[in-house]
Amino acid sequence: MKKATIHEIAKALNIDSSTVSRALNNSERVAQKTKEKVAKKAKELGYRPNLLASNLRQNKSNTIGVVIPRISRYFFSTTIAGIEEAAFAAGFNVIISQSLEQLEREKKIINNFVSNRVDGVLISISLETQEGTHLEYLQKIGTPLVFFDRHYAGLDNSVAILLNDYKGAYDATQNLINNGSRKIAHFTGPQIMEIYKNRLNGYKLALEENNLSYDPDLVMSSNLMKEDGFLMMKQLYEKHPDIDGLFSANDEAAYGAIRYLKSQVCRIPEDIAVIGFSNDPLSEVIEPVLSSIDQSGFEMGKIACEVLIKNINDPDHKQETIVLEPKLLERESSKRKTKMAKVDQ
Amino acid sequence: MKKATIHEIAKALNIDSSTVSRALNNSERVAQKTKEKVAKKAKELGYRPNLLASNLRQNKSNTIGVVIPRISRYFFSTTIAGIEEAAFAAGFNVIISQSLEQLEREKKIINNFVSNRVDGVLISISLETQEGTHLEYLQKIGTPLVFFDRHYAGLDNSVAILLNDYKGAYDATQNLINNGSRKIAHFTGPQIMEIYKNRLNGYKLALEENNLSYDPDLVMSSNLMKEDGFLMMKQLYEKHPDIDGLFSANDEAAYGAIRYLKSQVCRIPEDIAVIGFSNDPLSEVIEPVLSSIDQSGFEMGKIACEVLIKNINDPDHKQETIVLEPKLLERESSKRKTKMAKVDQ
DNA sequence: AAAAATTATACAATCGATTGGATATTATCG
DNA sequence: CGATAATATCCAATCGATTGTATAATTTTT
Repeated sequence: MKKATIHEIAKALNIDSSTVSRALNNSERVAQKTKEKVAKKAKELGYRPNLLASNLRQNKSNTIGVVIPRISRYFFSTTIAGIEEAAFAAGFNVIISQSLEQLEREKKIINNFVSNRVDGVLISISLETQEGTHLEYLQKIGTPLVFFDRHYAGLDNSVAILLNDYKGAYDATQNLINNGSRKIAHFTGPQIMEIYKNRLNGYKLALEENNLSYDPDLVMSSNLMKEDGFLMMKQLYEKHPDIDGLFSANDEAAYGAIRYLKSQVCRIPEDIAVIGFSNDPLSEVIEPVLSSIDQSGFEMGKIACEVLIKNINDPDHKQETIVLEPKLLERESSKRKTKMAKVDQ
Repeated sequence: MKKATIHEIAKALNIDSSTVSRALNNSERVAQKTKEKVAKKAKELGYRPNLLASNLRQNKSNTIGVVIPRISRYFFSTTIAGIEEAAFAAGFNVIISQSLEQLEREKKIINNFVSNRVDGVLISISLETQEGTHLEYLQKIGTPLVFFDRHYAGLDNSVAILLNDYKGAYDATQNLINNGSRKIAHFTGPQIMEIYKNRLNGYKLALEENNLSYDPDLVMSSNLMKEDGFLMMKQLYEKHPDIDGLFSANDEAAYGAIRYLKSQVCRIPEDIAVIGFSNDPLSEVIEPVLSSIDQSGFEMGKIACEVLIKNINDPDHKQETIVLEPKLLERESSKRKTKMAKVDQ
């Protein structure tokens, strides 16, 4: 069974296909009676509009392209849920591709998106993206582009929906300090990434404001996987058994660290208070329940998509970067019974 | 800057656009020298093929539509990672939409996919999908369709990639029995879903084969959220404090149950051995580490997509449903030091 | 060098819908 | 009733690529 077209409807009713088209699109240029006839016949023939043809003619695709590093990471999958919600509501389709943290793939994906004439692009860049010709290209051809979470800084007039990582890290560190920690370690990620730089700076600021000295020896960098957290903690703890706080730039590494600490004679939070970042689902399952910084992915995705759609519908619409405020979630891993317990140590 | 077309390349080189098209597609009908000229000029003009036009002409979209209940569920996001991998390798795009467990949305999505002329559809049906006119419609118009994980049974000649839930449940229950459990409870999900029916039946079979009586009072049904697990366990435990094993049809509910049990004076696995289903990431974080049945979402998605692509490329290709074998992961929550510990009770 | 065979390119229709302008039909009014 | 206005429909070009057939250009054969 091949699909019916407007021409077949037209022939069956002995009218012109342009009238059928207008009737289906509810144009004022066609009489009510005709609209009804057309609708009836369309249903009868099982007509389905061919959006390929429509899109070609109108030079748009009603599609938004999304590039993310990896879909199975919880934060990104919630982000996509938010994107989907906004897109669905506005009648847009969503094409999703994963860069898998590879620049080469990211470029291929963008290329493909351009060939498919997506109306706009949402992107959270890969770890390798330190060069942005593919992004500049999008700007040049006038395809609206909105970054979320991870953005490429070397692009003028770019729009991004970001988390205030600086503030989040500051709050996290301050929370440890409020709970009496004084010698606080930090796990950070690859320094080419803005988010990790910002989290490190927030950590530094909190130390500074509390007259605690910054010791580079207490900052460890890695890819922040579970195992990284475990090993970094081991190294740290052996060298500095007197640390009493840890702020990890993500929850996974914090979990690794907790696993190590529990294998030693070390109580959390009494001996070492721990706080993570992201509020991954695992943070509520870890024992003790992990304090963290919530980074609502759903909201971020939704806002990013809404902003993009605004840009698509009105190319002159100039949108400033939006910075979302993080929420501190103090849970067992950092909450000490007596606040400032260690102050009078 | 508007995009160049083959016609502009043609005009610039004073040749016909059909020759340009063939040159770009590396047809034998065009001379090597011409191909080179065309390639050079295309690059010079920043030419990008318009796949909307190409697809319209060729009556295909190079796109696969995917319908899942909810993308932020870990299993489905890994499934999509697998789908993406296979699609990317074969040069297909992937449109993803979430039904959010609503039949109405599912139908809308399918409709949209048809209008966009996707080349094939991958679907894991919603909880509400007990009627399949939209799926029959896909068959009628000849759009290849492959189910994964959750399939609609009322469709003839349908292809599905499934997990052997029956076997997985049997193995899980048998594992509890091997570890000495004799009075085993089961948490099941909505009985309209095949997967939960099958898991329940696998549980029954294992009991039967071990001459343990099946007691409907020990089977509790819910949506298997954390809270459900907690409450179901509470109810069960108050009425039957002598149960010594629990097989939950998913990990989340198992986690809820464990939380309840830990709030009581009840040791896991010594007093009650627990096993879940799905091998969700949280299962490795729970204490004690949760035994589970692995259900490789990535592999399932990849296979489903490969099968679909085969069907797309060769409409006569008749594919049988594929049933993947589950893997038992025995971890702390069900592993007792002395096997058959309770046998001589 | 003419005829035949081969190779390269040009022409024109097509995919299915949209859209500005022209034409036909109906309604309104003097 | 004829002229004008308003409404409804039709015509034809268009979006950008693909593709079967026809023609032109080149090479091979005799």
